[in-house]
Amino acid sequence: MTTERQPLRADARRNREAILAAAADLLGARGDDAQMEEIASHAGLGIGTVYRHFADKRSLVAAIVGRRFDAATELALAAEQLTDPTEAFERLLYGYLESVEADSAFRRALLGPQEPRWDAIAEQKAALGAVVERIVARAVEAGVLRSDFDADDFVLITRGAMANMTAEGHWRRHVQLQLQGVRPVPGGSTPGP
Amino acid sequence: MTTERQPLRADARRNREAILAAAADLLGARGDDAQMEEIASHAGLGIGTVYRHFADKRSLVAAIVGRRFDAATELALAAEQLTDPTEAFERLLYGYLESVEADSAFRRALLGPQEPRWDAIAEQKAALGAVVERIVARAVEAGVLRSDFDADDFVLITRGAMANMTAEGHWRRHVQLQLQGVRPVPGGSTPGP
DNA sequence: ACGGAACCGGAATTCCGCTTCAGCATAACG
DNA sequence: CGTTATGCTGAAGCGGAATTCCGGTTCCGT
Repeated sequence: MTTERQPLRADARRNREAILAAAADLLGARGDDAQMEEIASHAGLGIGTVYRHFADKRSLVAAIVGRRFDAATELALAAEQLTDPTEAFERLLYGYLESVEADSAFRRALLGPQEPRWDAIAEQKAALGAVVERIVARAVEAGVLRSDFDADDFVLITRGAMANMTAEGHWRRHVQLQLQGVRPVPGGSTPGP
Repeated sequence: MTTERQPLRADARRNREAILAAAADLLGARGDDAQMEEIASHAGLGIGTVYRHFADKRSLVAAIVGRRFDAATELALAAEQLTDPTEAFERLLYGYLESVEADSAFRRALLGPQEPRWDAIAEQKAALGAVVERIVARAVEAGVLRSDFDADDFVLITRGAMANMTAEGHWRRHVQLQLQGVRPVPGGSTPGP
């Protein structure tokens, strides 16, 4: 029940896109300080139109997050096609983080003070989660990730990286270090406590 | 120029403490949603009194951050006394993160949307930075941290951990993985690109 | 136990951003 | 073209939180 269904009028669809773009832009740059009216005019529309498409500000933010999730899912699906499990995993990890780096509205929404309206984008989130799980599992089985690594760890790494997206490419260092700790332990199968 | 100087009246000092405590409490629990009036009454005082002590909300938040920096500096200084460089580093890292875990107002301020009023607490920050640098340097020299590790990496790790302070002790996993990647490379001195 | 400087209280003021809604415009379809 | 369901507008309404202000109160030194 993600709403929609029943084709929007052509102009309406176009406007919806414009709003999303403007919102991602402004919310990304100034966070919640960006106000609805600004977003509207930045999209060349009236406030009323924004509210015709999104019930309130939070829903607008949720839509942006959903967007990125969809894109990420597509990326993940593509990565899954790669034959080498290591490449699949790294393509997913870096591809995701690179796209996230360019979308500060998304980052703000995830790291920010108030949680997004998860209920509005539960599906998208779940879809992404499923693919990530598969890719991670394959990498573990192939022995390129320590045996106790799971999808939650993927989230752990990406959240950490997102928190370190301050200066240009700062996060890569973070991920590098993290990946080191994620390799299978040379000795046996059960890593230390 | 951190202001103050010239002893406050006994009751004023007491009230200042109460405000800080209440603020750390409420801002930690509900973030910026906590309002000044709430903080005041939670401290058993009037709003006017809060404003007598802190110019505005941001200054109040800055004071809380400064607090934690001071405490961390003290902790770091104590850790520095340890003879074993490894122990010193780990005491600092875990001690800091544990205290931060208990202070969500601090976390929110650092990770949150709007930067704190750094100018108001530049000194405290610098003081902490200096000690951290020394401890890190000693650990590197002792060969327990990879040669290119520096204080910025310490920040990298702690930021990442803070971003992962969602469920109880979640962050420990993050730090564990991170520490793995921070060990000196077995082979030589210059880690890969 | 007095005087006044330092403090405190909290209603009133101000400011500001989200949201609504009645009236006008336009795409879609015959 | 005419009709009509869809969309669009933006000024006005609201609510709510930060900050101000000043009469009343409390410490402290003498």
